[in-house]
Amino acid sequence: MTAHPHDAPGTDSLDDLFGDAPAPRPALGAAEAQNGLLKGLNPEQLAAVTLGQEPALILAGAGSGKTRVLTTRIAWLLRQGHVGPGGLMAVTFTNKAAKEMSTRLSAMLPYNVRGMWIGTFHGLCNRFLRAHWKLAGLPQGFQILDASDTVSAVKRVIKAMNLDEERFVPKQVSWFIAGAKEDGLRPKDIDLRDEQTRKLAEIYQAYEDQCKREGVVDFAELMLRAYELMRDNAAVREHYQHRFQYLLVDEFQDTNKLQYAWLKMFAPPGRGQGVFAVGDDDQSIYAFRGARVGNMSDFEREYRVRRVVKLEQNYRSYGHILDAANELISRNSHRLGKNLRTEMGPGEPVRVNEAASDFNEAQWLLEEAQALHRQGLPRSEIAILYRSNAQSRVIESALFNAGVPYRVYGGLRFFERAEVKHALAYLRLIENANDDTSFLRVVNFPARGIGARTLEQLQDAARQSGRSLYQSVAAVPGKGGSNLAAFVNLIESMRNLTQGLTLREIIEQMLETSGLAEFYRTDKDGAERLENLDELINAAEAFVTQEGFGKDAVALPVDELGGFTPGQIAAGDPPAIAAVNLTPDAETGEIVSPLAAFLTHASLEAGDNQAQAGQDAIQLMTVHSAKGLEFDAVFITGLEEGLFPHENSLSDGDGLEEERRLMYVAITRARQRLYLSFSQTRMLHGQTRYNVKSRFLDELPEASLKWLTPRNQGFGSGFAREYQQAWERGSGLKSMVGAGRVERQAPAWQQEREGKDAPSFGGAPVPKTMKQAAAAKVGAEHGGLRVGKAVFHNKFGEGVLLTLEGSGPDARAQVNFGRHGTKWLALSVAKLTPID
DNA sequence: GGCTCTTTCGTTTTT
DNA sequence: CGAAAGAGCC
Repeated sequence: MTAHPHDAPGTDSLDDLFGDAPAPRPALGAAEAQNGLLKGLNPEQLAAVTLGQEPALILAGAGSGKTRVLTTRIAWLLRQGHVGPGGLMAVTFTNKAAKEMSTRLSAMLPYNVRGMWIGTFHGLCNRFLRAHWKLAGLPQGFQILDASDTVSAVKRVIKAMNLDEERFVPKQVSWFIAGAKEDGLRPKDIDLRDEQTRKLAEIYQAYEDQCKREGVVDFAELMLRAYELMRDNAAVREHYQHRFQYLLVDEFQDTNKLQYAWLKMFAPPGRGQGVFAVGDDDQSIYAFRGARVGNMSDFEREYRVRRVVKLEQNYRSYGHILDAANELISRNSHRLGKNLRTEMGPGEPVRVNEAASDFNEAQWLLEEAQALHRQGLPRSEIAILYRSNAQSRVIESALFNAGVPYRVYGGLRFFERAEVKHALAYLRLIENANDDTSFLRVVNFPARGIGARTLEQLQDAARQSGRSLYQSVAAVPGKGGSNLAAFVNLIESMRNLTQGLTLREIIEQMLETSGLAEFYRTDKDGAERLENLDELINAAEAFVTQEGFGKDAVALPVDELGGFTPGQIAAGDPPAIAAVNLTPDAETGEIVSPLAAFLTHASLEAGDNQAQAGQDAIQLMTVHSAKGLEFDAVFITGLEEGLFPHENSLSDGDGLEEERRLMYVAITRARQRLYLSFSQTRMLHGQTRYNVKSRFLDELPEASLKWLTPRNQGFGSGFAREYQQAWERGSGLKSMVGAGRVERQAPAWQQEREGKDAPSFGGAPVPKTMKQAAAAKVGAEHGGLRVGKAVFHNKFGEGVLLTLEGSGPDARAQVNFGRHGTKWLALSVAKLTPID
């Protein structure tokens, strides 16, 4: 057993942690605290904020002031002296939420909140593991793999094991491994129910060995390692359980099994800590990723929660919008039960629009958004939401062609860009040359004559000796070997040249020595990449300033930090604080170089996907990424069966309920104005699909809706029919096929709104093959039935005819019945009535 | 070793 | 349809 302190310090010495804070614990009178902090809270918020040291579940509806409650509670606890800043932990999911909390707290407290345990699950686990790297069995400077690093690491394992990549798809295998870890399972714990799983467990084991050899951990590993150390080391466990008297968890509905287990290690039920779990079961949209809404009810039961506080007062949206949200979500079962209310009045009705095609829908979005902007709404207050990323394309092209600034969220993020990853790989090799992932990324970039054959030899050698690629270079003979040796020399000289430099200088030096800068300077489209590399330097500079790695950084007294002495933490002597820019971590006293700290930062925080920042632009994003945001005007697009709710989610009831929650999240993003739109036809995977409007539209209260297009116009009656007729006549077909789309006169209702000459565009359902064309022709022979036509079936209801095949008694039709799915029907038996 | 042709695949994804 | 990754060619 390692010598480990469990004489956890009292709250007093923890307060000393904040040596730079003027008054660690001001004794405020209740009245003053009331005025300063609690003013303006509604009764439920106040109740939540001022709860005692007990387990509590806060059901925080959308727009109910959740973040305010969380931060105010922290400030209140500190100012009341219920706990010191070191005795409290607040966990979130996103860096953004953590940052937001810290910023707001700084404004409420007289301390520097840096050093407090406020952060993401992964960020806090990282901090914990950096402090206890030795006990956790990690190398001191362990690096963190992001999602794509993880996949390529897994891929290497699969290759090394000589397994078929068709059968073991790297991405899926890495999913399997992450899933196992998130269930708290190591390879030996995997249930080997079949041959495939047995093999997967083997890959998992080999992957683990590889990570260990390279000194890297993936995201899931951060959580699992931290959990295991708490579970297996009584001294550590005792210390932290004693230390953290109050724990606050944000977005509790999104926690997975491991995160909940992790939390229970820090604050087991019955130990009397104040665990404050905030969440909204109706906004649980990450079950597909392992989130367990059930953790909320488990928490309530296991912690014998007596106080469930519901925050139902909504400060964001007008009445019609909330009515729509409430009515929709009421259709879900197993809810914890919550109804949003507002005092803002009914506001405007929810507008509903039906379009003939996805192209048309985009055109309508563009015009409506422009109208809003002309009325004085900033573009950044207009959000266009969609279920899946592929839907953004048509919308983007409409906006782009009209010259309207827009910003798409969810693309490549800063630290994920290829050139930035290359630069980071060099930096990582300076820190840890055994990081094979980074080695392979840049060993031949820029090109230095090291090809696949050479690398194969190198990897064989490394595998045989159980060493890293870097260490195995000498084993490769010939020209490849000498090129490899040159690369090693390059890295070594880089390490020497950057000794004692500031972070900025290190990066600049690396860019030149590695040849990266030169490569992009001569590359024909390297200009943008060079800019990003400059941006990397800026990011590093900002990081240095923010995290206090500046030249004036002063070493804090380490022996009082969190009750661990440096010697005890590391079970060895920490490096001396010699060079400028070497600052011990405020919490652990561990000496970190700014470079190492920056690399960790880069792994844990992928950065924004910066589009033209600063420009007032319309916001485009998936519904998932809209969670937590709000806008004056929101468009929810593509409300069609199969798209939203998505067809892949329809196989089970839980899937549908998650889709409904997703719709609920989408609706509750809107403050003043909400638009819902759907289209009769849509281009997907290069094929035109005829869709039925989403069932979610039928689940909204009629009284809150205003149809911009005639209600229930009937599918297949608009554009699709017109095109079909034109095609059958053979008129105008050539131009339609040539352009891939058709121009036509707008339907009557649209002319009424937009003027007589309004043109209308639609994606044409161009038959792709002769076979399809023939089938469509056959279809024309069946009394009144045509592809694209709306039909009615006694059992399945309204649907859209997709295909007609055969003739006479063999004639059959494929019909999309929306919620009943797509069916093949024999026309001699099934009775299909065309609807007009 | 780098370029071009071909094949494959397409829901959402906070870290 | 269109991106991205892999295979194959010079």
